[in-house]
Amino acid sequence: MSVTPKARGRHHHGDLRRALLDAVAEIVLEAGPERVSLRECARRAGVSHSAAAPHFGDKRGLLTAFATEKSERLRAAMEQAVADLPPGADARAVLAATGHGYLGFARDNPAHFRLMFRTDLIDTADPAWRHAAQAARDPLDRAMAALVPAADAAALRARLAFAWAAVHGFCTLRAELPRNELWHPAPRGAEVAEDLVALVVRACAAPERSAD
Amino acid sequence: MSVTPKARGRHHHGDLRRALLDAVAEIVLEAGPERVSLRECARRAGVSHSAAAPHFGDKRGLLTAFATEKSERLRAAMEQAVADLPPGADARAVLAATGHGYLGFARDNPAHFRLMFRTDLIDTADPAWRHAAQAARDPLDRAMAALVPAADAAALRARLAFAWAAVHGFCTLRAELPRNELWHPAPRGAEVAEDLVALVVRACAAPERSAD
DNA sequence: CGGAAATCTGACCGTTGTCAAGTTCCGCCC
DNA sequence: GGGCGGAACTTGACAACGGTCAGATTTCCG
Repeated sequence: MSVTPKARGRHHHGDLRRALLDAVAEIVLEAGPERVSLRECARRAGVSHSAAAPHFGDKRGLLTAFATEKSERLRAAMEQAVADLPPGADARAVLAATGHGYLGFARDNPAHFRLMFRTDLIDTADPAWRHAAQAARDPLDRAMAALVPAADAAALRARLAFAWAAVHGFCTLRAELPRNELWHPAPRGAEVAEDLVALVVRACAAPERSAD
Repeated sequence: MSVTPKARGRHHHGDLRRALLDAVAEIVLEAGPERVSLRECARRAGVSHSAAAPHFGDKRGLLTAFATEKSERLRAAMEQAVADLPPGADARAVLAATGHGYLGFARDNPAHFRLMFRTDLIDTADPAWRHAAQAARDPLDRAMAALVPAADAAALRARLAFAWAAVHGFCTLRAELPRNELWHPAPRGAEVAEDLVALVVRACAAPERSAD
């Protein structure tokens, strides 16, 4: 009931689109993305079924719009973490902060984070989504470019994939294997996340070669 | 139709359980786990609806059993990769092979891999699943223990999470963001995977500290 | 041959997406 | 200021699908 069933201003409802997206957030939080449906969202927004269809045609459209919003928030979280650094922070600190921004967002919004990567539920051809998803990569791209010599394109590419994969994988595992001790030696979340970022940054900052 | 609709031996069907699990594999491959249902599986196995219920009570039971099987195959893939090493391989090579086993399994079975981590669709309390999921961690645990000094428990823990997260994250991203160029500079899959494993192994083998 | 387990048939209920037709309300224009 | 067109929303109905249950039926084993 927390979606503020109605409001006036225009027509019957103030901003139905907004209310529906908030409903999506609620449902995803409580019951997972599977249970999102046009009808259920309409129910929570206090409008009748079939009111959602004109706005988002489809359940997929609904989730795509939602994921787009959240992608922008993920990007904002990373940029905020970088902005919060003390002035004069070096490239390693910027990369670490970017990672912590990503980790923090996923920790605070595990359900939304999960959904963002459920590409089977999202219309990956949607321009707005594509743009937001692309933009969410910018902070990492910038941080890494500042750390890796511009010459070495291959090293840059490998480190981008590596850093993203490591942080993303940690978030995924943490969100997906919740509270059961499969995460073997009880990771003390925050501490392990700290160590993980440190390992990533060190590996990315290391010079290219090393005798194997 | 490739599930071999019937067979004789006992009762009406030779091994319905097997046939149903094969049907799950088919459906997951073609249409994703969402479309798995008792009815659809029964249909493909050539039996009538409600024939599946006695074996697996539930759609969740069905997917849990399937994920359990696949977890065992993931473990086997890693152990095989290690076994294929030339004799006398050192601890770093073992760790790298373990990672490549994981990567290879996820590359060859992206749909199954995805499902294995859809804990919302799986009964995570099921003993068989828990055992298989635990066991799937063994190869990494062994490889890492051989590489990290036994004394340093914290370093071991951090490196386990790190290595698993990096490789798992890469597999997830590759499976989840398919064929669209969001994966920014077109990763040339195999090559990037190779570099990624190298970075992980190097980071794990590195001595504990490093200035600032 | 008899009993038990596996499977089939048929039905019920709840959920969802979709459509067609009606209703309410906004803003515009004379 | 009063109607008027149209957009936003409502109502009601339909078909499809999934899970579940009761009871009949087949098959196996002893």
